[in-house]
Amino acid sequence: MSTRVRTRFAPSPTGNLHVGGARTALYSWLYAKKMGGDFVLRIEDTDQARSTKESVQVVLNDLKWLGYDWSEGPEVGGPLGPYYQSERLSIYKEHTERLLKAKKAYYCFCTDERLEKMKEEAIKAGRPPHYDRTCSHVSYEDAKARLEKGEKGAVRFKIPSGKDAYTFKDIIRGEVTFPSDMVGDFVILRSDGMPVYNFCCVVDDALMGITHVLRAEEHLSNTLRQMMIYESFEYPLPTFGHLSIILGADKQKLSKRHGATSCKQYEEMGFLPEAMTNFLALLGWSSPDGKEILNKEDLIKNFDLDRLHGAAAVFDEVKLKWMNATYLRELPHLDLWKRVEPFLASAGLPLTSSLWKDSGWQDKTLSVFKTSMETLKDAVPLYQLLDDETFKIQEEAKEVFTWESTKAVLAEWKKQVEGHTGDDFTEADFNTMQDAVKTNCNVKGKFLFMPLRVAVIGKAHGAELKQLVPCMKKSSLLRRAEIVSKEI
RNA sequence: GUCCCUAUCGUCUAGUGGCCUAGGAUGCUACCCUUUCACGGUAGAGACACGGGUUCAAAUCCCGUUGGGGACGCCA
Repeated sequence: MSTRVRTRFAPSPTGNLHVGGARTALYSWLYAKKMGGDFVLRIEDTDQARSTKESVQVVLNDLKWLGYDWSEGPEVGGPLGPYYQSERLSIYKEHTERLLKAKKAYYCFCTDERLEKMKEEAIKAGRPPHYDRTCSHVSYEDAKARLEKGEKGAVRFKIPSGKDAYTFKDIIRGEVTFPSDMVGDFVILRSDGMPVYNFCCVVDDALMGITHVLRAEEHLSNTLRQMMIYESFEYPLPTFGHLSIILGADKQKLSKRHGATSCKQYEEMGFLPEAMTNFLALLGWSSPDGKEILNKEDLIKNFDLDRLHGAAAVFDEVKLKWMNATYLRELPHLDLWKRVEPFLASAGLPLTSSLWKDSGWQDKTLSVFKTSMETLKDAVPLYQLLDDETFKIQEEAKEVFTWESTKAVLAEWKKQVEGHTGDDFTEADFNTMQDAVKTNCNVKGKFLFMPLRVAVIGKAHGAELKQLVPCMKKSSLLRRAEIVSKEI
């Protein structure tokens, strides 16, 4: 019987969820789903200086927004908790003691100053900047005595001398070998009693029964240290997969100076979590059938570790926009409206008016506007066109006022609107009115429809009038017709 | 400096020795649809980083160079 697949995502709560982190979470989540296994969320908050409660919440919210639900972790609990490293201190302490007693680790009382100086000298001399083992001879008993007296000490892991090199098989990179002397005796427990990443990570992954560790490439060389720790506890090694880095347009690691890097920012820009997920999935993975638009079910069905790509990928926002647009258009209007609403609200549009609250109107306007939207936020300038309060004639439209026929066209249009019975217009109503203007003023082509569009939305270009006019009330059209006729 | 990873159209990628005259997607260009804009449709331009091997045959395997990235923390 093969063991149940257990993957995990272990963010450190030091800010928003980075898109690279989101992709790592996605792949881990997908693989667990695909294999019918568990996806565990663990919060790596041992860096007290940088971890915050707020960040935990932000990261949790980002994961929820993306829809990567975890079967064990914060909020849901689980049998192998706690899932915050800051609550697992006694576990790490016990493990540290075990290593200390087995002489696989030792207390180090060197000062920061000494360490710093040593490192500088080593670099200057061209030696690897490793710890010189000054304290490795301090016995366990002596160390405890010094600690009793209030001295501060950190615990260092003693690099085993038995092996020249460590080799493991990475899912993405194949066989990877590191020479043992690549690292020096490294700290596993800080002098303030807090354990360090490489140590907690191993202890937790082992104790939580994690079978597959997918993580960013920057952890690849950490694997050496972690293998040594696994070995010292005789814990079985999980399967590792080191994902490539996500780059900005300049091929440098994606960072703040590239603009948006966090999920939250993309959410605020009006991207859909569905599109984000699909896009991220394709950044380093491809579907065997070559399809690119894949919803979560498709992704789960097609996902496989052996199709992960090892080279770094540039985050192309242009393609993300295209993908977002295709998801946007597929959304049922009722759903799309709900998503667009917060953006319209923060732009101060009259969402509470009886017209804008009408679901029939929402449906009608969305079918007009959605083909010109790439993001949810793109709805704002579009819907602004329908808001009487902010109606204005745009600069690009003023050319129509230089045309000789425009004056008559606008006057006739106003007359047609005035003469219309009832508050609303159908497409047929509009066609009749437009035909009347056309024959009465003897104009056609752009000399007809451009001035009309200006009279309706203040722009010379945009959606079809026969679609736009039925979205508007007579009073609104009248008011606009008056404003426009004053221009001439 | 040492160690490790990586290299196909601008970008994301397919490709696991012959099916490659290198496929798809996006972006770009043109045309069609359209009384504008967008959507949609069709077509086009566009890549195996370089140099050596191995082989009857290399984008694919090996070595080197170059470029990019990462690690060498009491950060994760």
